[in-house]
Amino acid sequence: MKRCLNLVFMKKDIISILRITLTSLGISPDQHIEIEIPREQTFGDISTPVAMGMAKGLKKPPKNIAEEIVASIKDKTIFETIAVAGPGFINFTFTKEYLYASLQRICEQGKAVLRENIGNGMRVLVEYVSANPTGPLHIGHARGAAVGNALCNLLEESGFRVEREYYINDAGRQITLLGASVHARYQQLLGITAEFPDEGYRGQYIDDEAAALLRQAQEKYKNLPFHECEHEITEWSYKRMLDLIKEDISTFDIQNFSSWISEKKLYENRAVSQAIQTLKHNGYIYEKDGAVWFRSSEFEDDKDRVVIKSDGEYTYFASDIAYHKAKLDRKFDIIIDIWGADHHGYIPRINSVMKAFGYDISHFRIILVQMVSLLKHGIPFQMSKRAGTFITLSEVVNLVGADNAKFIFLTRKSDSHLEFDIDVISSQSADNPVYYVQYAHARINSIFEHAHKKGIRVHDTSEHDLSLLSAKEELDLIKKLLVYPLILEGAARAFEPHRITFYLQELARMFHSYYHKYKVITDQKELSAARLALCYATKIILIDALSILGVTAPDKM
RNA sequence: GCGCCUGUAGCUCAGUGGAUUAGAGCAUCGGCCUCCGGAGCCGAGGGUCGGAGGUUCGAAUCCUCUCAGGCGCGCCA
Repeated sequence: MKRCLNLVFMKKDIISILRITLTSLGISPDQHIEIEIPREQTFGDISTPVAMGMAKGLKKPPKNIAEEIVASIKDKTIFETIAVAGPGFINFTFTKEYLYASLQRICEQGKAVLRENIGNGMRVLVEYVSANPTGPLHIGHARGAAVGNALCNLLEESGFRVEREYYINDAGRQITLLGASVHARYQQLLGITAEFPDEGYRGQYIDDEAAALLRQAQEKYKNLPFHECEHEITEWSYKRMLDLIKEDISTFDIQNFSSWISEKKLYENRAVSQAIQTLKHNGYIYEKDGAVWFRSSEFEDDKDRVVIKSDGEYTYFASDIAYHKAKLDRKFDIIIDIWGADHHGYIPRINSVMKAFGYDISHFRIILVQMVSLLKHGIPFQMSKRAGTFITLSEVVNLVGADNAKFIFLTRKSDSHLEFDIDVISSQSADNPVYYVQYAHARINSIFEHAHKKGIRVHDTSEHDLSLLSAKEELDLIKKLLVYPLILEGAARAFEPHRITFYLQELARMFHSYYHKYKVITDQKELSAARLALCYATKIILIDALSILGVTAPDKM
């Protein structure tokens, strides 16, 4: 095809054309140009509201501006039509030649052409999961893990430098309770009537730990009151819990964390006392009723919060202040906390902490992951960690599979409630959208095998005549592929990986439908080769998107 | 009582920086296997977008009120 400008890939091409046009109209080339995917096909393949954004500044009706822009576009080689619509949108459709050229680019360059570098090397810290090391991860943590992992992958692929962090609450009462629970069960195993702590952990795993302790330590702690062996048993138990958590994470098959931050270390390094000193220095700390308070009501909170209790002990909040200060000190460009929604009441005080340290809060984002309501046989199943009635992450993986669970978790936006029915999801049926998507990939693979047997080569698109792809379904499929980078970009900017999941289902649907209507491999070699190229590009994007979600793309199913 | 989240088709959920007839999957009903994988495809029915006001040329989308569900409101972690 004739090229009047240096074609790159869809969005960049359009922006560059629009920029040239705006400059020719004497409008600053800095003008932000937004490109969007129209809701309806009749609005074109792609559209821009840029004229509407400029209306105020230029004091002209957006529709007129849009018309001026359209009239001034010199390079129309890639557009079949350009139209002004509605209040001032400019809608474009692409020429077939442009679609073929883009398809070829995907086949030849793959990933390289699908990425928008929006991060530009900025450093992002994402903290997620951070479950207390007092038991195995459960299904709620699994959702946080899936979302956090996918978000990190997405940001990495969008040009950010990402640190994945897990904050370990290894100090304080919960950990002591873990130790006390194990201690009590251990004594009971030795036939001693030991009182079980009121708020202790009652799960089966505690019994297992006690048995393990007995095997390892024999009768070393027999009849010893807890306070005499508290440190040893607690330390031993919590370390094993942490190992268990790490094992769960690896079972779930997500990226490992790049850093594990220990709450206890924050105390040992005096980071907690220093952080409070800093706040005191800034005038946000005062004493009242024998306790030490943080003046969070100066900022976003409705009341001040205690950091040191009247008995001299730090509160949990104190170490969280130190932890967030440590995050700030490490100089990230963006800091993201992913929390279970049950902690949402905590947001104002942490925001207040960030502000008190002088941080621009617009670079800090707390993402809430809503509760998972678990159903078994269609009946709600109440989980309680203390009572020991909960479904663990590893059970979920055994029952439904890691890919399946991750995909389900990512088919909802993170702050909407999620119903997770073990029976429905473990059935290998169309209830599980992940199979639908993976099936498209496996199917393409099997087409390739078939082609291979027939001696048709798949990848060398440059040799083929892609213009043989003239069916509407083929052109639509190419357009769907073209739009993928925009989906990624939108998902990354909004921190919403679930958008990729929806795109994938749509793409898979288009592919399955196409597959049924047209035969890829026929007696016409050239046509077959062109269709194989289309399959190949589809496969590239399926794999790419699935891998960002942390889901595998099996060749066979 | 206060705060946050949610309320869209029978069910589970997208869509919420305002563009015309509101989308998908499941379920229901009806079709498609001499043919590259039927975990698939094609088609049909099904919604006053919880309710009421308001802003607007135009609202599922923005504002106010209201109802329902969930979760939080400790010198617990």
